[in-house]
Amino acid sequence: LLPMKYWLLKTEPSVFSLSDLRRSGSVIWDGVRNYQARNYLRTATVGDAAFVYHSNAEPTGVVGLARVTETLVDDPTQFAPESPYFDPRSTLGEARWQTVRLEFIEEFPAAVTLMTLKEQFTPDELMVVRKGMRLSVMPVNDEVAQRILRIGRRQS
DNA sequence: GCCAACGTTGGC
DNA sequence: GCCAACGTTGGC
Repeated sequence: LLPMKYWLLKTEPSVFSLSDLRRSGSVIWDGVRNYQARNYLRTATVGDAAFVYHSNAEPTGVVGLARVTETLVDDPTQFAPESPYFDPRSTLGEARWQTVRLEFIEEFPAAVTLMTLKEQFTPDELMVVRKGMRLSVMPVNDEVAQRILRIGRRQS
Protein backbone atom coordinates (compact mmCIF):
# COMPACT_ATOMS: atom_id res chain seq x y z
CA LEU A 1 0.00 0.00 0.00
CA LEU A 2 1.43 3.38 -1.02
CA PRO A 3 1.63 6.13 1.57
CA MET A 4 -1.14 8.70 1.25
CA LYS A 5 1.04 11.71 1.92
CA TYR A 6 4.69 12.44 2.68
CA TRP A 7 5.98 14.68 5.44
CA LEU A 8 9.33 15.93 6.62
CA LEU A 9 9.83 16.03 10.39
CA LYS A 10 12.81 17.75 11.93
CA THR A 11 14.51 16.56 15.06
CA GLU A 12 17.77 17.29 16.77
CA PRO A 13 19.47 13.90 17.04
CA SER A 14 21.04 14.90 20.36
CA VAL A 15 17.45 15.06 21.66
CA PHE A 16 15.82 12.31 19.63
CA SER A 17 17.31 10.55 16.62
CA LEU A 18 16.16 8.07 14.02
CA SER A 19 18.27 5.49 15.86
CA ASP A 20 16.20 6.20 18.95
CA LEU A 21 13.05 5.60 16.92
CA ARG A 22 14.43 2.34 15.55
CA ARG A 23 15.31 1.21 19.07
CA SER A 24 11.87 1.96 20.49
CA GLY A 25 9.94 0.93 17.37
CA SER A 26 7.20 3.48 17.88
CA VAL A 27 6.89 6.84 19.61
CA ILE A 28 4.58 9.77 20.08
CA TRP A 29 6.23 12.64 18.19
CA ASP A 30 6.12 15.04 21.11
CA GLY A 31 7.39 18.54 21.71
CA VAL A 32 6.03 20.35 18.65
CA ARG A 33 5.08 23.82 19.94
CA ASN A 34 4.55 25.82 16.81
CA TYR A 35 1.04 26.35 15.53
CA GLN A 36 1.79 25.99 11.85
CA ALA A 37 3.64 22.75 12.49
CA ARG A 38 0.82 21.50 14.73
CA ASN A 39 -1.76 22.40 12.11
CA TYR A 40 0.10 20.31 9.56
CA LEU A 41 0.32 17.43 12.03
CA ARG A 42 -3.43 17.61 12.57
CA THR A 43 -3.94 16.89 8.88
CA ALA A 44 -1.79 13.74 8.90
CA THR A 45 -3.44 10.43 8.08
CA VAL A 46 -2.65 6.93 9.27
CA GLY A 47 -0.35 5.44 6.65
CA ASP A 48 1.35 8.69 5.76
CA ALA A 49 5.13 8.49 5.47
CA ALA A 50 7.49 10.89 7.21
CA PHE A 51 11.07 11.65 6.31
CA VAL A 52 13.07 12.07 9.48
CA TYR A 53 15.42 15.05 9.18
CA HIS A 54 18.29 15.64 11.57
CA SER A 55 18.92 19.31 12.30
CA ASN A 56 21.86 20.71 14.27
CA ALA A 57 23.68 17.56 13.24
CA GLU A 58 26.69 16.39 11.31
CA PRO A 59 25.60 16.07 8.63
CA THR A 60 22.19 17.68 8.64
CA GLY A 61 19.71 16.02 6.34
CA VAL A 62 17.13 13.31 5.79
CA VAL A 63 18.25 10.09 7.43
CA GLY A 64 15.33 7.75 6.92
CA LEU A 65 11.64 7.10 6.86
CA ALA A 66 8.87 6.53 9.37
CA ARG A 67 5.15 5.82 9.14
CA VAL A 68 2.21 7.51 10.85
CA THR A 69 0.33 4.89 12.83
CA GLU A 70 -1.97 7.09 14.91
CA THR A 71 -3.26 10.64 14.48
CA LEU A 72 -4.67 13.43 16.66
CA VAL A 73 -2.76 12.18 19.67
CA ASP A 74 -2.75 14.68 22.53
CA ASP A 75 0.94 15.34 23.21
CA PRO A 76 1.35 14.03 26.77
CA THR A 77 4.23 16.37 27.54
CA GLN A 78 1.89 19.38 27.51
CA PHE A 79 0.36 18.04 30.74
CA ALA A 80 3.67 17.24 32.43
CA PRO A 81 4.88 20.09 34.67
CA GLU A 82 8.39 18.67 34.75
CA SER A 83 8.62 18.59 30.94
CA PRO A 84 10.25 21.39 28.97
CA TYR A 85 7.20 21.12 26.72
CA PHE A 86 4.69 21.68 29.53
CA ASP A 87 1.90 24.07 28.56
CA PRO A 88 -0.18 25.31 31.49
CA ARG A 89 -2.84 26.55 29.07
CA SER A 90 -3.71 22.97 28.12
CA THR A 91 -6.23 20.99 30.12
CA LEU A 92 -7.14 17.34 29.77
CA GLY A 93 -10.49 18.42 28.35
CA GLU A 94 -8.99 21.00 26.04
CA ALA A 95 -5.57 20.03 24.82
CA ARG A 96 -3.78 22.52 22.63
CA TRP A 97 -1.13 20.30 21.07
CA GLN A 98 -1.90 17.27 18.96
CA THR A 99 0.63 15.11 17.21
CA VAL A 100 1.05 11.67 15.65
CA ARG A 101 2.48 8.32 16.60
CA LEU A 102 5.29 7.15 14.36
CA GLU A 103 6.85 3.79 13.72
CA PHE A 104 10.26 3.17 12.26
CA ILE A 105 10.41 2.10 8.62
CA GLU A 106 13.97 2.46 7.39
CA GLU A 107 17.28 4.18 7.80
CA PHE A 108 19.03 5.23 4.60
CA PRO A 109 22.51 3.83 3.88
CA ALA A 110 23.68 7.46 3.97
CA ALA A 111 21.93 10.68 4.88
CA VAL A 112 20.50 12.80 2.09
CA THR A 113 22.29 15.92 3.23
CA LEU A 114 20.89 19.43 3.18
CA MET A 115 23.60 20.25 0.66
CA THR A 116 22.30 17.51 -1.64
CA LEU A 117 18.72 18.61 -1.11
CA LYS A 118 19.70 22.16 -2.08
CA GLU A 119 21.40 20.86 -5.21
CA GLN A 120 18.43 18.73 -6.20
CA PHE A 121 15.44 20.88 -5.27
CA THR A 122 14.31 24.49 -5.43
CA PRO A 123 12.73 26.14 -2.38
CA ASP A 124 9.40 25.92 -4.20
CA GLU A 125 9.74 22.17 -4.60
CA LEU A 126 10.92 21.45 -1.06
CA MET A 127 10.30 23.84 1.81
CA VAL A 128 13.22 22.70 3.95
CA VAL A 129 15.79 24.13 1.55
CA ARG A 130 14.31 27.61 1.90
CA LYS A 131 16.65 30.01 3.66
CA GLY A 132 15.58 30.72 7.20
CA MET A 133 13.01 27.89 7.20
CA ARG A 134 12.43 26.94 10.84
CA LEU A 135 9.19 25.00 10.48
CA SER A 136 9.64 21.52 11.94
CA VAL A 137 6.76 19.81 10.13
CA MET A 138 6.44 20.19 6.39
CA PRO A 139 4.53 18.44 3.61
CA VAL A 140 6.61 16.91 0.82
CA ASN A 141 5.00 16.42 -2.55
CA ASP A 142 4.91 12.97 -4.02
CA GLU A 143 7.34 13.46 -6.88
CA VAL A 144 9.94 15.09 -4.65
CA ALA A 145 9.44 12.33 -2.09
CA GLN A 146 10.14 9.65 -4.68
CA ARG A 147 13.35 11.41 -5.70
CA ILE A 148 14.51 11.71 -2.08
CA LEU A 149 13.80 8.01 -1.59
CA ARG A 150 15.82 7.09 -4.67
CA ILE A 151 18.78 9.17 -3.52
CA GLY A 152 18.57 7.91 0.05
CA ARG A 153 18.31 4.23 -0.84
CA ARG A 154 21.22 4.40 -3.26
CA GLN A 155 24.27 2.81 -1.69
CA SER A 156 27.09 5.29 -1.36
C1' DG B 1 29.84 29.90 19.29
C1' DC B 2 27.87 33.24 16.03
C1' DC B 3 24.04 35.26 14.33
C1' DA B 4 20.19 35.67 10.73
C1' DA B 5 15.68 34.72 10.56
C1' DC B 6 12.11 33.70 12.58
C1' DG B 7 7.87 33.19 16.18
C1' DT B 8 5.95 34.82 20.55
C1' DT B 9 4.96 37.95 24.18
C1' DG B 10 3.17 41.78 26.34
C1' DG B 11 2.89 46.88 27.01
C1' DC B 12 0.37 50.32 25.21
C1' DG C 1 -4.08 45.45 17.05
C1' DC C 2 0.58 47.28 16.66
C1' DC C 3 5.18 46.37 17.17
C1' DA C 4 9.56 46.39 20.03
C1' DA C 5 11.80 43.32 22.77
C1' DC C 6 12.86 38.95 23.54
C1' DG C 7 13.58 33.94 22.96
C1' DT C 8 14.42 30.16 19.78
C1' DT C 9 15.92 27.65 15.73
C1' DG C 10 19.32 25.85 13.15
C1' DG C 11 22.90 26.46 9.45
C1' DC C 12 27.43 27.47 9.34
